[in-house]
Amino acid sequence: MKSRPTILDVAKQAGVSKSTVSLVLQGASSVKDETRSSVRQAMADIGYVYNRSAATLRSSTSGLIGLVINDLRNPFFTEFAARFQMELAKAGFATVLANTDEDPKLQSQMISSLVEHGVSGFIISPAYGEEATTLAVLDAANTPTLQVFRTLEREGGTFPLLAPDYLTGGRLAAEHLLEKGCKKIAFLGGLEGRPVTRERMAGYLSVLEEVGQEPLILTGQSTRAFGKSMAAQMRKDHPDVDGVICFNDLVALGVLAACPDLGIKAGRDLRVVGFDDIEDGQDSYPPLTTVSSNIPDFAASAARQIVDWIKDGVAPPPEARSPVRLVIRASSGA
Amino acid sequence: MKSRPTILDVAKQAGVSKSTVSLVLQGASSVKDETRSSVRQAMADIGYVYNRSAATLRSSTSGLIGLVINDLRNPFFTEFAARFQMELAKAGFATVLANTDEDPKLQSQMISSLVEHGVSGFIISPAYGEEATTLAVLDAANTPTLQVFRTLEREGGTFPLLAPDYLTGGRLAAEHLLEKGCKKIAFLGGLEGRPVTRERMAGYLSVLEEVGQEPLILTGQSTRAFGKSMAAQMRKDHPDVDGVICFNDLVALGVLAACPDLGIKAGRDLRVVGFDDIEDGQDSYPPLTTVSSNIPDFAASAARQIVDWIKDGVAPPPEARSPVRLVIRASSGA
DNA sequence: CTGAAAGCGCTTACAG
DNA sequence: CTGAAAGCGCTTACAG
Repeated sequence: MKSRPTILDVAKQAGVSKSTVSLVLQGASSVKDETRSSVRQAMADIGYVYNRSAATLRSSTSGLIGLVINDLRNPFFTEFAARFQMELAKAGFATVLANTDEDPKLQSQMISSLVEHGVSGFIISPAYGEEATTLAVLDAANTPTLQVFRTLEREGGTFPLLAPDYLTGGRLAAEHLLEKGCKKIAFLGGLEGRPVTRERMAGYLSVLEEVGQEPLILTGQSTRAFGKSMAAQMRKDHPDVDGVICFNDLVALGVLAACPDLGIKAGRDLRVVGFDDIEDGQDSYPPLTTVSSNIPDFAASAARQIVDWIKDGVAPPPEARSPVRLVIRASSGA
Repeated sequence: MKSRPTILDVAKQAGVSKSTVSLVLQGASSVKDETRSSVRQAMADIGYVYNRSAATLRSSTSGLIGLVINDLRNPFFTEFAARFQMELAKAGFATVLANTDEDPKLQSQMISSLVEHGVSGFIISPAYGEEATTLAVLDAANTPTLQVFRTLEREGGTFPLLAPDYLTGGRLAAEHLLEKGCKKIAFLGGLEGRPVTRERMAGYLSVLEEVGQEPLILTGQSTRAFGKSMAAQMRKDHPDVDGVICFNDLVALGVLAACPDLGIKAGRDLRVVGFDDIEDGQDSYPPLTTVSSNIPDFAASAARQIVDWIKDGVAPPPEARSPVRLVIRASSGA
């Protein structure tokens, strides 16, 4: 197989100049319909494939978007990534993936690599740590950059953030458990001090304060394993807890998995609410009540925002919050 | 911010010719150390960023690898994708992601887009259906293409396949359940007729035949939801089943989730084995016995193979099988 | 509506 | 070990 045909070959085949071929490629309306179709036919005949590298070099827009995710193995992020990529594909953009695994060093390295590839924009759910470096690399890229879920803060402003309304989510969860009659509600998981933890916790705290119930906070990892081990420990140290709001669904699923061995009937002795509404929560035992941030809509909205920003050059607002809702299932009592 | 500096600017700054700068960029050993470091210094000083589009155009090698996955939301594939991407990053390649969601139309469309971006190679876990179209697009790309987990078959040969040794996995699972004393072992899930289903089932079938036990096969979707509903139905239609080998961990986790409501004690009344060893299986109740294909090693091996193929031009063997092992946890009886 | 020419930022032989 | 020149395949003004 020889090297691929170029627009010159197409032009020759179609009997037009290469400019005309280029115009057809870009869908310019100035080309006569007849010419257009004969050019398209020529392309098909000789098996022409568009060479984006050449186009990128000349026009300095790559059609590539960098998706930087702090933990791709967390199903919440996976669902987001999968949806986001498919939305972008619809808009004609390809997604270059970088999983940073919560490692800020890897993060700035991978972002640099994406910049070299000339990505036209970034969507980033950042890993924390070494904020200055990461932000500097992104600054230098000088390209539309939208943060999702998490934000790297700095004085003088950072990149726009799109995130679910976690505060309201925390409120909804707490109010729901109160309605169910819980007398002692704990908040479980989430790394101490992180903005996301603070937000999810804030709704819970304000509701508890309103009714005069004492909060109980047990921060930590956001994994199933943590939920599982903390369920046991909570049973021992705080046997009066009858409701728990978990930082995310993974922690909640860990709690549910621990219940049988602890002799706890989840949904009755202990009412459990999670955050995120990952798909697994529908099929756990019992099915998980959770604060949904509607990942499909969220991903579509993120895709729309970055594409618009790239095309129109107008940045989204510094911070936007998407609506959340409580999805009630058996884990909080039928 | 003006346009980025180019190697010409670097050359001027360092007082050398641009060829020399290019040589430094490529790590050529022919450049004097002193020259090299002054060039590097110049790059840092003026904030030079390598433009890969230009390099790609000239050298026709992009450093991009297309990762095409049939179902990214399945944690098994997610874990693979995450590991694979990170391995590739180590080798200096970026990963362009395409989730086809089992849709062959989307698949050929996305592959075409990746070809336009000039990916240097493909890793594909293909969606089934319209094999001819997909294979034709990949043929035309004329670039190293490695299939993983699944294969699109065709007369006259297809692209090389790298997959775990599912047949042995099925044997191991069946032998284990027999040792545990199971009298009636079912195989649950997996789409009828698919090569992967056939392979995973084949080991089970041969072991059962050896001991003269009658097989019971209930194929279907490979989801938690399927496992959950089938557990109930199996209870009704085949109450004598005391062991079940599930097509994958998702099905197995669905079965486990259904057990409490059915009054079944998993690991005692019903011994359950899955396939894949996804992380969730460690924290289910009870923890899941499963056939592990060692995703981290598998991903590293896939990355190595495609990178070698790209660099040396030598294709891997038509089919390679990676080792599997049985990870025994409580779901098959402690 | 279409053509001829220049140029995007690199790499690649080829001299020296 | 380093320099001058050509060229990768497009897009972009600019004429006509």
